[in-house]
Amino acid sequence: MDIHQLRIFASVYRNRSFSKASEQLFISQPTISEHIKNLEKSLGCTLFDRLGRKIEPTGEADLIFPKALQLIEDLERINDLVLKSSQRVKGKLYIGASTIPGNYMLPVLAANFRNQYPEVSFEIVIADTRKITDMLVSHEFFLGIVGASMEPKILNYEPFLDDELVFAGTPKYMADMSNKPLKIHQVPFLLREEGSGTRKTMEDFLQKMQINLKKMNVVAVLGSTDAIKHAIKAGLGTSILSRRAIAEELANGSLLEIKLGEEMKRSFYLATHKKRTLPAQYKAFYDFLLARGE
Amino acid sequence: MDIHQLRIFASVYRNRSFSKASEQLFISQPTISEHIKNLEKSLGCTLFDRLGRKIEPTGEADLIFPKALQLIEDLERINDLVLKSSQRVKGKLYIGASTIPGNYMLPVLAANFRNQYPEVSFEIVIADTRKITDMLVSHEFFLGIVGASMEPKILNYEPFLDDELVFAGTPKYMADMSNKPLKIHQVPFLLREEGSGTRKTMEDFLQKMQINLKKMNVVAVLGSTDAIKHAIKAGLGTSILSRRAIAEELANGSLLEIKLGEEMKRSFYLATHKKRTLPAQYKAFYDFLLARGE
DNA sequence: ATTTCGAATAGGAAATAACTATAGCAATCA
DNA sequence: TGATTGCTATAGTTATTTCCTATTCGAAAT
Repeated sequence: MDIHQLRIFASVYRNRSFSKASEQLFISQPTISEHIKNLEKSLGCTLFDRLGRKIEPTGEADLIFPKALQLIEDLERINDLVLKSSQRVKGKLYIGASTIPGNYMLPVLAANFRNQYPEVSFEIVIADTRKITDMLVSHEFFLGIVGASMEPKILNYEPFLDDELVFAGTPKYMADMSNKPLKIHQVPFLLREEGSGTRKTMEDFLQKMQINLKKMNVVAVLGSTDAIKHAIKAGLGTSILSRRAIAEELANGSLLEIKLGEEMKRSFYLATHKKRTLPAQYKAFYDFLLARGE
Repeated sequence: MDIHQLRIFASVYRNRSFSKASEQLFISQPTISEHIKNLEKSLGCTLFDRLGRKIEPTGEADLIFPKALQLIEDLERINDLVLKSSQRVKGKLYIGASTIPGNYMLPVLAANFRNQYPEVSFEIVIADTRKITDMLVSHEFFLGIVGASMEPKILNYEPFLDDELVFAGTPKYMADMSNKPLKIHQVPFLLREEGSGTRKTMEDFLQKMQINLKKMNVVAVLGSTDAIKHAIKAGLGTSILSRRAIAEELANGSLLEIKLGEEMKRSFYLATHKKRTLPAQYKAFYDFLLARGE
């Protein structure tokens, strides 16, 4: 017994006729006959008494008819369900982000998104780009926001907002250097750990500027942008970090920046696993971020 | 989209594996793959992300799974429904019966049947055999109980209880005849109408006895056994009628019978339309009557 | 008695579902 | 790192099912 048979049964029942049903369903009358015959066989009962020119539904047919209708409708509802589910944006968004996006960009963007879709909630895990990338690869997140593309084979990267790194320190260090030839090799310098997107961008930049990282005066390697920032403010040294992280300090003059030739621009990326289908709320947030990012 | 696809989907979802599903359903793995592919196409969404060695259901799959289960179960319930409906004996029994069975046999049998199946109710229409037969042919009844078989082509007759006709009258008429040669031609005689099963049986019997009906002293043609009985008791004449109809009168001596050579036996028949399927309560009553009748 | 109407049957064509064999791909092992 | 394993996808066929046309059959209407 399958749905097709029930559809045919329902039409025959309604029309009280095999041939009318066949017109209605655009199927030949013998085909209708055969389907009804098979349905009767599988149910083990007669559904219509064939009375020459007329047919008459049996008690079993009366019994089955409403059930058949319901089943047919329920089956069609499944389609609607899928369609609606892709419209309904709700549920939890579990997102991995590296430091800068996680701390300085996502909070605002998430809040804006929630204004539009109040039924979503966020859980943002902050870790360095390496970690987030690994977690994406092992399907711990559907969506990550990272500072560099590290697994381009299996992950998909979509350029998102730009970020600018600046070379900054307390006025004590900076004042020394601002008018003189760059003494970046002597000034105490703070580094992010390996695996940090900031670190990678910085390395790429220094290489381009032909500055050798190994000859620099590295006084500490710290595990987060915030740690770097606090260390700088505490006078431990200088570093290269996101302008977004120290926007306030630059504004009030507690930290100063020095331009190092060209701008240290980098992109953040929306990273997703190529083989994963994004649930509706992720898809919506992804599209929302892309629209904001451009 | 059809149920078969949903069944396969459900198995894949539960097993989190195409190949395990294929073992469980005794279908080859490529067939599973194809069905899932078609289902995804018809729904317009991915149901499982293929992650190399694993698969992961998407949000849509999570959504559909319970609905699919329910549909599959509902479909199977239809079978049960049909099975149970044939067990559950209830509802109205609309039965056509000729005079004798309708008045003297069915009331008791129906009461007994109702003891067994309290959810049934009866509506018994009494008319002569001809009328009941016509109504069966035109599907006004599922079941009739008649005194003679009249449309053997389209109706099915099952011999039921026997009945005996007796020649009877008030002692006034009977006493005259009991010890002398039969004066049946002279004594006033009451007839049932054409179409009556009693009339037909009687005619057949008289013919066998070589008694010519036309030469008899017919004083009235009456439309029911009860009318005949009352006419006899009122002294209008004699008649041939069912022993069951006058059992009381014969017992208390208010009417007497005279044996006319051999016994005037006849059968009643359970009559059904050959092409009609009997609803459960009719089937049950039919079987009940047959069991009582033998 | 003939025609008409509607379902059943027969026989064959088209569509679908199934299989086997094999390729492809990621995870695991050596 | 390369080989192996475990699982799904694809290709090519075969089997089954569905559906069709033509026709027959049976009951009802003319």
